[in-house]
This record gives sequence, structure tokens and C-alpha cells, in this order.
Amino acid sequence: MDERTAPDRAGEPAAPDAAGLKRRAARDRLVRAGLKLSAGRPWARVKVADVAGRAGMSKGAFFTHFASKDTFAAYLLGVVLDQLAQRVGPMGLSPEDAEDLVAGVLAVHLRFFQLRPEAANLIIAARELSGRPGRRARQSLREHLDMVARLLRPALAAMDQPPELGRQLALAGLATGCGLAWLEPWLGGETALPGTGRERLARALSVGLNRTERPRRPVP
Amino acid sequence: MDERTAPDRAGEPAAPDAAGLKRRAARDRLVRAGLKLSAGRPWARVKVADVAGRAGMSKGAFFTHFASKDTFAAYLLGVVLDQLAQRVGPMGLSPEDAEDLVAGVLAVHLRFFQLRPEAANLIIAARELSGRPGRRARQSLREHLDMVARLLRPALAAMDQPPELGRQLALAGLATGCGLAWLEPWLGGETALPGTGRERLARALSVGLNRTERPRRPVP
Amino acid sequence: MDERTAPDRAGEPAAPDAAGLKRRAARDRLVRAGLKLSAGRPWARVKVADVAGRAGMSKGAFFTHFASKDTFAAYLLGVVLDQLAQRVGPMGLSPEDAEDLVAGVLAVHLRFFQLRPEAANLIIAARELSGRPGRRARQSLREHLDMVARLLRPALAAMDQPPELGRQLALAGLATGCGLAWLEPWLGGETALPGTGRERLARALSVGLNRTERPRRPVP
Amino acid sequence: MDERTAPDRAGEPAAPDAAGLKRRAARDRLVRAGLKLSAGRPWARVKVADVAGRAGMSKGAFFTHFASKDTFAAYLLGVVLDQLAQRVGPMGLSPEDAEDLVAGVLAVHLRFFQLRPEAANLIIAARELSGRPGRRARQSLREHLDMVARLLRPALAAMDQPPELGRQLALAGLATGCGLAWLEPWLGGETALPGTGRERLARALSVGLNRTERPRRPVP
DNA sequence: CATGAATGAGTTTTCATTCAT
DNA sequence: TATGAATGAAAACTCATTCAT
Repeated sequence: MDERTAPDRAGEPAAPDAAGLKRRAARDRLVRAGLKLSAGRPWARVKVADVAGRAGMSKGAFFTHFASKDTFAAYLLGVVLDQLAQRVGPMGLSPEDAEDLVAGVLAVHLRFFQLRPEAANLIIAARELSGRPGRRARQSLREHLDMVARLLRPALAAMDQPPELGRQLALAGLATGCGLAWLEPWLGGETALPGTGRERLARALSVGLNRTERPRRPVP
Repeated sequence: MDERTAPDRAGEPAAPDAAGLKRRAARDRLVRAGLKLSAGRPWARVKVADVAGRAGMSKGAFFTHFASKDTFAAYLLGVVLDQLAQRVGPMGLSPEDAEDLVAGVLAVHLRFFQLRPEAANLIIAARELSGRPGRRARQSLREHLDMVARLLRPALAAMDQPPELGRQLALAGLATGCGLAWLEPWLGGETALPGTGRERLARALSVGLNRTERPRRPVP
Repeated sequence: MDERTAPDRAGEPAAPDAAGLKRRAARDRLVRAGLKLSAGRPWARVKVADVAGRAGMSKGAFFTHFASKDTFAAYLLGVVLDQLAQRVGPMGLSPEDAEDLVAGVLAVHLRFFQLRPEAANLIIAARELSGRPGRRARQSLREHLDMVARLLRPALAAMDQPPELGRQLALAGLATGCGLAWLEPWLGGETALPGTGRERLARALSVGLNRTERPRRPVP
Repeated sequence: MDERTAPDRAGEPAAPDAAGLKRRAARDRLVRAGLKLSAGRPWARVKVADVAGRAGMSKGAFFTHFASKDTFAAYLLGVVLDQLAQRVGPMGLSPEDAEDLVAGVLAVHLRFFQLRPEAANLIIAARELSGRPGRRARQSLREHLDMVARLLRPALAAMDQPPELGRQLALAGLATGCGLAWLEPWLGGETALPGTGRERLARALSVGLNRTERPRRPVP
């Protein structure tokens, strides 16, 4: 499913013997089940028993793969952020136009959460994580923001915008996509952004950034 | 605290006698306690006992004011949306410039959730409400969006934008503010939008809407 | 409503002044409300607040009339047993035929509980009463049984049956009426005794008693 | 304890392995504990924690066996009705004399509730069950009445009584036994039917039915 | 390793009763 | 005396986690 190594469990020998492969397959089934289930309900309503059941194993087996439900949540968050990164990353390869790049990156964020409501639910859930899983979740998000910021840096420079704006835009993309992800379906059809709504938003923001008079940097 | 009438309990005669005032004061203490506590933690971690305790009364007394924790949540959501409306409403009175109005309305939304994290938590919590409180919460939010859309209509017309965009912008403001409200504090200082970040975002969006080529309406 | 004196409260001066009359009227309203409400639901589901409300007064006022809900229950039981006695008592005046008398007394019991489901509910509730109200409830029932036994004595003698049978028949009448009272409506129409079912049962029992060979008294 | 299958929990494979047997034993301990406790107090005063404790397990374990206290009540009712049926059923095998059969069936009912006060408490409790457990409880009782009615049919025919009387007699037996079950012990020794009292009642009713002039069927 | 039964802390809600006004 | 707001002791139920088999 992905290249991440086991989350909190003792360090699985890399030995790709039959047993090891089976085990990895089982873990992937758990991950898929976890994502599927958290797409439709808040994380607190996702039961370990349901995840295990849908993955075709017992509750006990779940805990041989993940030390706790929290650990699992942090792991899932990492997985979805990886998937998001895989959509965002390639955009940096063709930076023909600064406005396009910014708009594109934002739009990808907004669309991603629409397609993957589990991402929003997991980010919301992350705030309840404490201890190591909490730190890990935070870490995953920070890394994502950094990655996006790096990606946007040349575009922002071309727009004559300060480089800090990169992280802020990434954060805004995450926050907006995430917020829309549960507000829209919950409020019901007529209150949703139409198919092109997200693109328009992203482009408008990008255009606006490019054409607004530059903010005067505060003198420190 | 506010002019809303009692939520689900029998219809408090308007009699503003001593007892009535005391009761209303007690209810307001509950509301304040509820808002305070839900500012710092997700709604599920707000215990009725804590709310009542902080309001200086017993658990039982809480239930003489609100029929259930869910009812209380829906009521609190109504309260914060009212407060938000009180900040947004007056902006419509001085619509000198379309761009300014749109930017202002958005900025107010973004700032509001920063100052009132409980608003974000309550909106998130609303999704878990079922039955009457759930319907009520949805209703409150829809009404808020309608109000904002009405307010923005002239500005959007001046920008030659379709009127539907009003609701979508309101939704985006809510979603973004809401998302930022818990992502920022949780991710920690360096990852936050600086004081002026929200304004810049709001203005850029407004400017962008005004200067982007108009979306070609799909021919039905 | 009835001639019973106040249940557990200090001894109301017999003075029938205006205030006293009003108070007695209020108490009667409580009694009527209590009977009405306990007709439709088990006693545990009858709320003091509902009784008081239906009687047009506050919960607090209720407790100036009855020391506790238990006291109230015991009192209501006394009231319904009085009413039952008023139907049974006169039958003793025309003891033309022994079989008829026994059958009649039984039939009255069976029919009474059909018309007054609250009687059954109150008897069931009585078992949960403790302390003084419990003793009082038991006392009321015992007195009723004694009364019926006294009434039946001549008839039983004529049938050449032992006098103890009187109390036992009374008990059986109570038990059967009471049991039918909640089984029939709960099981639904087709499982009910038809209108004449109770009479037939009562008469058959009476006839049977008269024509069965006498039980040989156990030699002590 | 009995052959009934699990009540509302997933359908226990018939696998009679060690674990399965242990589990079934645990459930039986719960059932025994439930019956024991409800023999001495009304169902509402039977606490899940007590039942579980007496069965040697935790509250939580109880809920792995029964979905709710209501489900448990309905199940217990089924168990006692089964036990009653096991006493009544065999009587139909030696129908030498109609009067004897009717008297016997009634007497068994009356005695059963004397020995098993929990039966009466559970029947009373059944009226408060709602939803599926409520329907199930009703169903159990109706089936019992049908069974008894079937059993009595030949005897009633021999007595030249209408067949509907079967169900009515069953109902009367249930109601009387049930009523006596809590009235007698509660009223105290002297007010009880002596050991032979129930038999006499049953026989008298049977004799009476056989010798009373037949009710004239109403002309429709 | 896998299983799934058992655990038990934690939370909402009800309602008879009290008592200040 | 009347009111009705406040009290607080219950009690059912959930579910992540453990552990004997």
C-alpha cells in the first residue's frame, strides 16, 4: 500500500519471506478499512472492532499491528498526507506560470478533501491525540506544509511575495479543504460549491495575490 | 447574554420578575461556561458535569435549562453564529466599494474563528447531532449563509459575479476560519498565519474575484 | 371525593372553613389526577410533576398534601379499594342464593379491574412500598379481604364449605382481576376475554365449589 | 440450561468447542442469576451490575451476552415460559378425563407461579418493554397461550364447551397465578392459599365449567 | 501469532425531594 | 402556603485494551 514502515511496533525484520508478506498485506487491509470507515463518520465513531472486522481479522490481531487506536489514527493521517503529496508534488515540475502554479496547488488541496472525506476526519481527530501519536501527527502535517512551501517558493518569488506566504497558503488550503469536507455534505446539496467552485476559488486567490499591492513588510 | 429564548424547555413567560432574572442569569452562566470549555477541547470532551460545575450549579440543574447535551450544543452554536452575525451585519451599511465589502466580510469570518475557537469546535460537533438538535444546528448555519449571501449580493453584482457566489463565499469563509481555528493552535506558533495573514488572504480573494476573467456560465 | 382523612400530614383541623374546603378540593384533584395517570402506565412511570400539573398545582404543593410519592400511592390504593368495596358490599344484602352470591362477588372483582386498570397498577406498585406506606397498603388490602370473607361466610356455610375459603376466594378474585387487567390489553385484542368471559369464569367457579365433593380437611 | 439460541447477539456457531461451552456456561450463569434476583424484587430493582456480579463477571461481560437489559428480560421470560410449558405439555398425553385435564392444567399454572415468583415479576416487567424485546415478550406469551389452548381443545369438546375457551382459561391461569405470586407473599402468611388451595380452585373451576348450563352463543 | 471474551472506567440522564423566596 | 429551581444519587451502556487459550 505504501512504503511507510510499521508504526509503533517492534521493528519488523525487512525479511520479505512469506510470513512477512502476509503480515504486510494484513496491515494494508487494516489501513484500507480504516480509511474507508473514517470517510463516512467522525473518527470517534470508527470502532476498532469494525476496522478489524472489515479487514477480515480479529480485534486482537489489530493490536499486533498497531499499538493503539491513536497510533493507528496517526498512521492513517500519514498515509493520506502522502497521497495528497503525490498529487501536489508533480505540479512543481512544470512551473511555467506563477499564478497557475499557486492556483493549481490550492485547487488540488481543495479537491482532494472533497474526494477523500477521511482526510478531513483524520485531521480533526489528530487534535485529540496525545503522547507520541499526537507528536507524530503534528509532525506529518508540518512536513506537508514545508513541502508545499518549498514547492511554491519560486512562484511566490516571481509574484514578489514573501516566502513565508508559502506555508500560510498551504495551511489555508488544508484548512479550507478540510472545513468544506464536512460542512458541504452535512449542510446538504444546495449549499455545496458546484463542481467548478473550488477551482474558481483557488484561481481567484492566486490572481489576487499576484495583483494586490504588496503588503508593506512590518519593520521589525 | 443574548436575546434568544429558551431552547427546548417550556416557554419561560416573559415575566422579568426577580426569579426569572435569576434563572436567566443561571442559564447565561451555563452558556458562558459551555463556550469557555469548548474553546479548549473538542465538544465530546466537554462534560456536562464540568459545564454545570463551572457555572456554579449541579448536574441536575443543567438539565432544567437544557433538555440534553445535544440541545445545549445546538443552542451554543446558535449563540456563536449570532455573535458572528453581529460582526458581519453592520458591514453591509457602508458598501462603498465592492472589493472592500467582500474582503471585509471574509476577513471578519477568518478573524472571528481565531478569537473564538469554540465556534469551530461547535460546528464540528454539530455534525454528530441527531434529531431535533441536529436539524436546528443545520438550520442555524443555513440561515447564516443566507444572511451573508444577501449582504454580498450588491457587491457581487458590481463585480459582475453570479449571485450564487455569495453563499459559496460565505461557506468558504466559514470553512476556512473553522479549519484554521484548530489547525493553527494545534500545529504550534511558527505555523500560524501572522496577525495580518487573514486580512491578506481575504483581500487577495476579493481582488482576485474582481479581476479574474468571468467564468463562462455553462449553457444549460 | 371520599371520607378518608389526610394520609400522613399533621391533623388538619376538621374545621370546614373556606380555606379548609379549598384545601380538601385540591387534595381531591391530586387524587383524581393520580388515578387517571396510573390507569395508563405503571406506577413508576407516573411522575409527581405530572400529577401535580394535571391537578393544577406545583410539585411543591403536592408535598404539602402527601409526605412522599409512596404515601400517595398507599392513599390511592385505599381509595380504589374503597370504591371496590362499595360495589361489593351491597351484594350481601340480597343473599337469596349462595351460588349467586359467590359468583356475583367474584364477577364484580373481575369486572372492576377491567374498568379500573389503575387499581391493578397500584396493587402492583404496593409491593415496592416500604416503611409506613408499605404497612398501610398491606393493611388496606387485608381489610378488604376480611370484608369480603365476612360477606361470603353465610353463602359458604350454605355450600358446606369451610369459612377460610372466603378469604381465599377474595384473594383469588383480586389476583385474577389484577392479572387480567394488564395482560389483556397488553397482549392485544384477540387474546382478551370477551365481555361475558369474566361472568362465566365467576359462575363456573361458584358452581364448581358447590358441587365438588368437599375437600377432606387435613387432620392436623 | 436450555436449548434456546442466543438472544440478540450474533449467532453463536453451533461449535461446541471448549470456548463455546465456557461461554454458554457463562450465559447460563447470567440467566440463573437473573431469575434468582428477579424472584425477590420487581424487575426494575434488578440491577445489571448485580446480575453480572452474582454470575461472577463484570458489567461489561453482561453486555457481550445480551444487547440490553430489556433484551435480557425478554429472554428470561422466554426461559420461564419454556419451563412452564415443560410442566404443562406432558399432561396432554394422558387425557383420560376432561375435567381432570382442565383442572390439572390450571393447577400446574397456579403452582408454577408460586414456586417461581420471578415468572410473575418478568411478566409484569414485560409490559414496560418496548421495541424488539417488547414484541418478543408478547410473542412468547401468545405462543404459550396457543399451546395451552391446543392442549385443552379435546377436553373442552368433551365438555361441550366452545374451543375459544381454551385460550381464555390459559389466560386466566396465567393471570391468577401471576397475581397470586406477588399478593400472597407480600400480604403475609395468614392470607395465603394453603398448599391445597390452588388445587381446589382449579378443580372447582373445571367442575363448574363441566356442569354449568352451556352459555347460549349470541346469535350474530 | 490469532482469537474474542472479559474488563471497568467514564458519561448522560432521570426524578423524588428540599428549600429559598 | 405556594412555587419551581436546584439537588444528587442512581443506573445503563460503550469500547479500547488485555490476555488466556
